[in-house]
Amino acid sequence: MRLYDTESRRLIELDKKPGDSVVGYVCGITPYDEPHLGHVRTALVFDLFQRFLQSMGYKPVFISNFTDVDDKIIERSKALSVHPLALAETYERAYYRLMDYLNVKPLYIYGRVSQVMPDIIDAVEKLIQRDYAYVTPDGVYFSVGKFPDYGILSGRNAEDISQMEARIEPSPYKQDSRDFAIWKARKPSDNIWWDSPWGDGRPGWHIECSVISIKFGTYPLDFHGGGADLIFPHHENERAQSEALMGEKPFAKIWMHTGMLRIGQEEMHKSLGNFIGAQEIMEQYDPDVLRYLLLSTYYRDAVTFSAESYAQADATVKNIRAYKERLNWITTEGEIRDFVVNVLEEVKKDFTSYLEEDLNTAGALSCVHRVMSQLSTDQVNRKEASLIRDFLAFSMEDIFGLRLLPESQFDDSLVQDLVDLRNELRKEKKFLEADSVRNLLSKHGITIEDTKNGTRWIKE
RNA sequence: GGCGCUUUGGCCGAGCGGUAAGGCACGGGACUGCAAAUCCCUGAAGGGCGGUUCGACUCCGCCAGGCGCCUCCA
Repeated sequence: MRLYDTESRRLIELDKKPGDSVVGYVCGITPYDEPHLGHVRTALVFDLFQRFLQSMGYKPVFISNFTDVDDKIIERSKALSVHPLALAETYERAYYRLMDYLNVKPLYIYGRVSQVMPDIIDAVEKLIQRDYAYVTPDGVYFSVGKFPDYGILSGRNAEDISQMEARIEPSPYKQDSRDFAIWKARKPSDNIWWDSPWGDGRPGWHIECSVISIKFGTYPLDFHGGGADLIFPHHENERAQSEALMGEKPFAKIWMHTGMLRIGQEEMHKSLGNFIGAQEIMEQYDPDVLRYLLLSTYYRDAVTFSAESYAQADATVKNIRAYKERLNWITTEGEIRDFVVNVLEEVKKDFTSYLEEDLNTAGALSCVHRVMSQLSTDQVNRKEASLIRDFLAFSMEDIFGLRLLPESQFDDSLVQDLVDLRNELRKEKKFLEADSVRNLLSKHGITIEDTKNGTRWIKE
């Protein structure tokens, strides 16, 4: 399969055979607050990638991290009077809960800064020894000028970067404004620190990802991923450090970046602006619908989340679920016909080809709809329906990660009683009453279909 | 100011150098007590101006609009 590489700006063949492992690192979150929809988008993209690799016979080894030592965590933990690592753990758990809700498969390993401190100190030490970093009173800095390739990932040259206005506190000890901290000396206000050869302190932001990916992954990585907002400076710095540390390139064969999530004009959240957090997601949004919506756009493009886009995805997902339910009604007997086999084979081939070409999820989804329109439920027999169910299980459930389970919690026998009651009323021509039963069921997510062979119902 | 992306039907959203998937919504028909759902059918599209080409939505350039990033950020 081919994947777009941010650094070379072209598609690169993932040079793997079935059975090979594919080792990748995906930058995770800083757990200082609850995770939000933007995190979800990235997580879903890499979840689909992992699922797809698995289905193709590769062995995905995906690594991610929690930045549990960080300025924001320190700040927030002081405000809340809790231990910074306890705060991080709280939101780390919130992240797992959200991923579970969204049916995201766990990754191979999640690293944490606090757990790899000796490795980080070792890495900093090596960078100093190799003259890529220097010690100052307020920390250890990476010397960007010593790394000639600096900037090629994000497409920035030295002048561009020098002209940037630093948002972080400038340090008088920096030799070059582009240099960045790989170790920060302890400040009096810090509530967490570690011993090091350069005094008490803690790691800079970027070093953790280099260390965790090298420790738990391979060098080079088959791919390195994350949100597009991390390209600069995070990934640029990570790349420089890692290649300086290992003395060879590349750090990652392919850099994959997910586009940002936009919240549409419709203000879905009043007080906090456009922030849609985990709690709200789990209370208000269906995981299947979110998956469909966020995976129906090319992963590198920005995706807009709005009431309308959600409603469209919701309608589509309901149709897919209903189609799947209807397959179960089919009683027509018969042998499997060639045209059904042909449609399914062709569609399955296309589905895979789309995903193999830089995860074209929109194209892949069109294959599923082609099945639904070309093999409508009143035209196939029971054996054929079973083949179609297999395709849906493979495409929508295994790869896209939808559960396709009915939402309605209504008890089946109660539904049947109400359906029977309605049919009695219809026979007696008490249509108003019959309609009110139908409306009641509809309110609870039960759709009734009156057919020549009697009344059927499905849960949505 | 710098780097980059983007502009497809009412909306969402793909592929493709030879006149454009799929979805949602809409319309028509069948069915129905009426509906709903289903099934069948249908209409409708590549910002503007140039260039390359036998031919461009697809490549190149310019212009206009939109968006992202520029050391907090998935």
